[in-house]
Amino acid sequence: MNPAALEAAMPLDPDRAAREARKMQRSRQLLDAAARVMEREGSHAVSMQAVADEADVSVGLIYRYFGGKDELLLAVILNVLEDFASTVPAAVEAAGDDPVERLAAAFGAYCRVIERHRHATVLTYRESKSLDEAGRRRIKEYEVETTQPLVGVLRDGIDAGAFRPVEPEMVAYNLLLVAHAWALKHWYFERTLSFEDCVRNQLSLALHGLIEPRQRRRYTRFLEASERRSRPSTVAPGS
Amino acid sequence: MNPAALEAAMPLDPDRAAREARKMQRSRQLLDAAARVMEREGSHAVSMQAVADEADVSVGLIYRYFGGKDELLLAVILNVLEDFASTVPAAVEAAGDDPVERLAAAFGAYCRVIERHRHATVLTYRESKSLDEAGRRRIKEYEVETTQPLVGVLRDGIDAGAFRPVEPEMVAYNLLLVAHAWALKHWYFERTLSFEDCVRNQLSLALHGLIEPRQRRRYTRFLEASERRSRPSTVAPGS
Amino acid sequence: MNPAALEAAMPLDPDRAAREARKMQRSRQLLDAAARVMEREGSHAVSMQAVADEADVSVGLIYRYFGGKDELLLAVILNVLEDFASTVPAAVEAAGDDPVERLAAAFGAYCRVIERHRHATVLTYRESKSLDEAGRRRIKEYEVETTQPLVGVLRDGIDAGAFRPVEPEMVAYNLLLVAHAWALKHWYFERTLSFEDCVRNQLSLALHGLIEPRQRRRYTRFLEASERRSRPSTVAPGS
Amino acid sequence: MNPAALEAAMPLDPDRAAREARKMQRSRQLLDAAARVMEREGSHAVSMQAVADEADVSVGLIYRYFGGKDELLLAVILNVLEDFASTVPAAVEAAGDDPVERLAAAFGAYCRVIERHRHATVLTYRESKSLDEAGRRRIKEYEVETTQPLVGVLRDGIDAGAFRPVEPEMVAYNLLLVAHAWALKHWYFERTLSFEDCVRNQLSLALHGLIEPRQRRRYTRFLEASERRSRPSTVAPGS
DNA sequence: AATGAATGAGATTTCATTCAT
DNA sequence: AATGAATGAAATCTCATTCAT
Repeated sequence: MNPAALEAAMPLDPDRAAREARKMQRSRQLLDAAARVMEREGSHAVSMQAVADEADVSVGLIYRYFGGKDELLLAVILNVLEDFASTVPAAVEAAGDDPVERLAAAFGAYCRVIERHRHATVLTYRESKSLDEAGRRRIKEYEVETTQPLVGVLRDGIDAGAFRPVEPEMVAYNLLLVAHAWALKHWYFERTLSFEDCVRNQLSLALHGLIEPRQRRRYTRFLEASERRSRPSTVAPGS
Repeated sequence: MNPAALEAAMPLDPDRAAREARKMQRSRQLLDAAARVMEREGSHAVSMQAVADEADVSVGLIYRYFGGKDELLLAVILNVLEDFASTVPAAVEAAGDDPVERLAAAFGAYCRVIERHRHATVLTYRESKSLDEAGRRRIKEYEVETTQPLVGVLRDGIDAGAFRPVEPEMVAYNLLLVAHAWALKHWYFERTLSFEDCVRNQLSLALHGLIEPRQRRRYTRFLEASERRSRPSTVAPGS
Repeated sequence: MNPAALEAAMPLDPDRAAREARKMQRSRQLLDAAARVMEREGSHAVSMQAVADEADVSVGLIYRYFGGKDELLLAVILNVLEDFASTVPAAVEAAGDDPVERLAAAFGAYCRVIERHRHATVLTYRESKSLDEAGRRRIKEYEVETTQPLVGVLRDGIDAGAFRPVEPEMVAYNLLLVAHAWALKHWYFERTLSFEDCVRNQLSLALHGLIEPRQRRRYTRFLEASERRSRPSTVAPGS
Repeated sequence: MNPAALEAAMPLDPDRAAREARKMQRSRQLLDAAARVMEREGSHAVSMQAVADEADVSVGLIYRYFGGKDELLLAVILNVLEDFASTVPAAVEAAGDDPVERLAAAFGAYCRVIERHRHATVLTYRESKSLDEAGRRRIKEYEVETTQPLVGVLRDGIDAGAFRPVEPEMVAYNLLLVAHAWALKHWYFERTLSFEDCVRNQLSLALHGLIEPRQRRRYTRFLEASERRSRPSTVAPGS
């Protein structure tokens, strides 16, 4: 009652603000802990107890901040998607005006976010049961949204004559897929490629299909990453 | 070995043969039921009871045919992989000698198997926890194996000068990924594309990046599927 | 009907006799198999399937000869008790007239039966739950019956003045217990004693408490087995 | 160790202490309930549900305190053995210096512990399957340990010339066996004997075999319990 | 705000028993 | 007489969620 009275007296109550801040901090702490265990163990294997232990709090507390396990899982996934939303556009902006440079920057940023949350990315592919229809839809919509920077870059590039006249949505989604592949099929790619090589390679392959034939010469440095490395010499001397 | 020798010695043991046949049939019935529920509900959500109900048998019976839930899940997944192993090579052989035709046939066959087991394909991406290391390795190895026809076709095509000198393993795996995409991101692609269009499109995109520039003219029919359909007229008059 | 008519015609039907014989043989085969697995694995661990496998027949067949698992278990136990009933009295008869000799023979025979069915003996101590009241009573009564030869020998020995005037029933039951001990606490006794030594030892201990003091000298050979072996008897005379 | 050090450092953590206390109390409650049902029904027959019902808690709770059924069973058995370990030595100490008095006290104490946990004692004889090798060994070792007071008393008595020079280990184990008999063969002994009579009787029988002949006269009160009560001893001399 | 003991539904697995062939 | 596929009840164990403190 005393606090309530205070609040009534001054609407810009620092108490409330502090409380809000603590709440956010707690949320973040729990979210991070959840992400950590889920990424370590694999989502379904993770019990609420495990999350609580990881965060060094009691199980009960989690329920004060998240409605239940589903909500927590959803929050973990959305957290990754938020990283896309904030990282990719920034990278594109920083990349200058050249369409290919911009695409390379966007794709690279995308891949790096995935590398950062490699295991959590896989979670997206396992959500089906746990999440309810609403949660699933939200994730899907958000995911589509995260491809918008790529779509924009592609569209601009087509209009500028740098790219062939492809369907930007489809190509963007394909880029998202091969980026996810680093997480989904990590066991396969890590056999032969480092993360950076994989990104370069995939980008090169994609650009080969995208760039207007007569523009190719300008982007050789992007394009040759996917050439077979075992027979490199025959090309180099001639050029 | 021993049984085979016995059978050879006395070819007529109709009893044993009939029993084997019935056993196979039951296995298949249970496998199908399992696949059906798993595809419908999503693997982890599926209890043995649910499988039993779907197959209209008792829970106990499943354990006569499969060692446990893991083994059943593994069997469902391997079943899909076996379909690849038998369908794709046949399609390649039937396709003639042209490298691009062969690649198109292989990719198309691959996609059609996925379409046939769309949901079961998704299971492969969720096996993580349930399966033990042995099972997981088996699946991975088998999956890599199923890309071998694509690798072969690519290699031949490169040697024949039809494709650019890419890394065949990597490109094959990328093709596998975009084929899987039809299952993994079905909710996205089905918005704008039919299955056949999607296959054509993906193939076209890939071929644009693969075919040697001076060979392009010969494969126009494969290549134009990924051109933007919204502005079709500008292309037509020229040709 | 035809067979029935035949039976009516000649009451000493060889067919029926043969059938009875086969039935007995089967029963025995199944019983032996059951005893073997139970003795090997330990009763509750034993499934009907295991018994069937051991006997190389189908599960179903067991139910034709025994009402169920309980009945089978009961039969296995009774089988051991029958061995007592037929072995012990014979050994006593073969032992001559001396009470101590007779007791030694009876106890030795008892112990040897237990050694023969060591694990099955333990079963008797685990029947509790599985068997119904009727079965349990039957076993108990039969067990008491198997001590009768010992009781008889003791009573005669008391009347003949060879044994002290103890309660024969109680002493007989104690002898049964230490005989069972070889099965129940085999892990303990086998550390330090062979079967034969154990029997001799136990007999010696018991006789020390039983034989009339003034008769002792006559039975030295039975009595010294339990003397401490570390201090050879040569010490005694001196004191 | 660590906790102990901590407690020493800050002796006042009433919270933790209270929690520990409550935990102990619960453990004890569950253990008692388990013992009660197991003693009533017979160990294998006992489901976790039954234990939970008996203790008036939920099944899940038992798993908070005991790792599983095995661990619970083990705890029940160890609980009995702990009673031996604390009761028997105390009884021996309280018995004075006379070897026979001490043996009588030890055996009596042993028997009373068994009477207190009559049914739980039987469990020891049924543990075989359920318990793992480690648990079984632990029980065996503990059981052997509980005979040490008897062994000590016997050894001292032999050295003092009160007992014949027997193997103390073997005789001690035999005493343990006849003590267990009250539990194992309760249905038999209770027909004719009260608990106290049974103890006296068994002790008398054992002492007859143990006490040095020329010491007998001093211990008549222990020795005559096993004389036949039906024919009063006054008759014997005449015959 | 925070704890963690307690709940109880539900999942996997086993196995005695039946019954059509 | 014999088989063994099929059943289904029961047992163990896990874990999301609640609630008294």
